[in-house]
Amino acid sequence: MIQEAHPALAPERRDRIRNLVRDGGVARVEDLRKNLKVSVATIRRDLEILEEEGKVKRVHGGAVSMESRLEESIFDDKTNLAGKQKKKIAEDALTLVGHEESVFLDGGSTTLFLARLLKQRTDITVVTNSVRAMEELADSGPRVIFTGGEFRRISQTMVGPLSTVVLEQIRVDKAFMGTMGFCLKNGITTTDPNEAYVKRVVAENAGQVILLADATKADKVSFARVSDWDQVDILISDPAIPKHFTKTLRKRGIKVRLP
Amino acid sequence: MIQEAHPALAPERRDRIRNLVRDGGVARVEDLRKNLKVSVATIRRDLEILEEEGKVKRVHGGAVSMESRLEESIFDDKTNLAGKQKKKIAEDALTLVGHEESVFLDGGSTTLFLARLLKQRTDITVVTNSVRAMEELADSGPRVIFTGGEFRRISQTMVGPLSTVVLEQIRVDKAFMGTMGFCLKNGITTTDPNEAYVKRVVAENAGQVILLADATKADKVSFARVSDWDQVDILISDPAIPKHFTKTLRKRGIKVRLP
DNA sequence: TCAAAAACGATCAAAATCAATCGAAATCGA
DNA sequence: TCGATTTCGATTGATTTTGATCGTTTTTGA
Repeated sequence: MIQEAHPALAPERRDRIRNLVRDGGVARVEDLRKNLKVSVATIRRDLEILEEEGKVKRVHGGAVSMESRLEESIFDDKTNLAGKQKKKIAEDALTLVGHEESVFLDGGSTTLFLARLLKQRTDITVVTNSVRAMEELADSGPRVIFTGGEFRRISQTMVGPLSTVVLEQIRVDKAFMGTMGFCLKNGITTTDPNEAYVKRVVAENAGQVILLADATKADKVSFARVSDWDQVDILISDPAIPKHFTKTLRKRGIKVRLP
Repeated sequence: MIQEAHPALAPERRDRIRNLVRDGGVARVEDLRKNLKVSVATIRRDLEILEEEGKVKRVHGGAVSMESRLEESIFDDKTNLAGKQKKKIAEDALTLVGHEESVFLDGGSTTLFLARLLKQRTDITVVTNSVRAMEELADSGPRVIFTGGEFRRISQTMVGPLSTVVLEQIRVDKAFMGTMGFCLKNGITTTDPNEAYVKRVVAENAGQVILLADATKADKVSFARVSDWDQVDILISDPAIPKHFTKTLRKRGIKVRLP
């Protein structure tokens, strides 16, 4: 890190603003000012530039990120709460990633938050079939292995037989999986059979399977069955999930973490 | 402070500046001055030279690295360099893509232009190992198959044995390839052996190999050999390439197009 | 709807940085 | 060694960036 005696260079400062806006989804001018210790005029000028570059969108009082592809959920305040919780889940998941480990990142928004956090780590290997996670890690960070395969636009992931060809060649220490729904009776389910199949292959080749799913997914059942609970080693969810989930799952030997 | 017996030679000093800028992503003139113990005028002159060489980008107060991933500009600036000609080449290449065909898109800026144009086509299948091309086609457009493999950050492509595992399973009608250099004697060359290997595998599994390379690549020889000219079916370049290229290549049965 | 509060944009002056110029010092070739 | 050439550092006037001020616009809450 360069000495802070001198103020940050303009592009450096704009980059920090860009990150702050993106990480929070939104940011207020006043907060940015306090954070960067420059005047509001400068913040406004920077936001103007970033807006021209298409990185952020200015709004009264601050700016909204145009880069976070999770922006839909940020505007929608019902899911905004879930967004905060997803972030917490991702932060907790990060603590499980050990030194020099290899991890798999599934598609989905929760794992995308985790991808963002993993950007700081250069000692690990990330395997993923999610294009968004790939994009997140494209500039810097860990070693990345991408599964390839046929591109499924709706989920922005790689699926199909070609992706399993790659997956069968590798083994990861931990697999972080998202899901559309989970319940005690049907286990883990998702919308697309192709995706479910990929998830199963991953689970088979992973040391530990860690399910990341906020409370909104609880008791939801989707079309394609992924696996039963005995495949799952750890569930990271949030305190809002029904008590009997925690109880029953722990009884079945699954660690449940509720950050 | 005592002057060292041997003050750093100019190219040596510029190399240190280049490294400092790259390591920090950015560097301010004042810090560089303190670090190298020369006047700011010298620093500025050096930065001017480094900017001409494309190593750094000067900004008010210092410089930003063009070599680090802090700025995406590595790639984006390259696209602007001979941008117009690359666009023309890509437009010409587009006319070669027939109905319901499958094509391979290589990494590199010229093929990225082509990816942009292929976004309109929904009747084709695009196979690629370029993350940038993938991103371009992520929202809409043709069916996309991605090779997967190990991610090579500097070129933003997938390379290595894992990517060939996928490539061996498929066959494309036309492969659009970029290159770092080509010359009559050594054929096609590029910087990285891993990439060269992927290109070779693609060429073997393609109906036609179409090389996209503007005149700046002519007579350039890089480290890793990709293939000889007999692998190439069509070269799309620009009118600025030396006449003897066109003549010789046509004599050897290669179609040369100069849009 | 209206008024207070917050945020905004425009403007200007101060500070930092830059480019141009010139002379000194080092280096090179004969 | 000597003169030519290049490199370097200092000075000065020009440019850019920044922060403060002030009138205007937008938001908030009654």
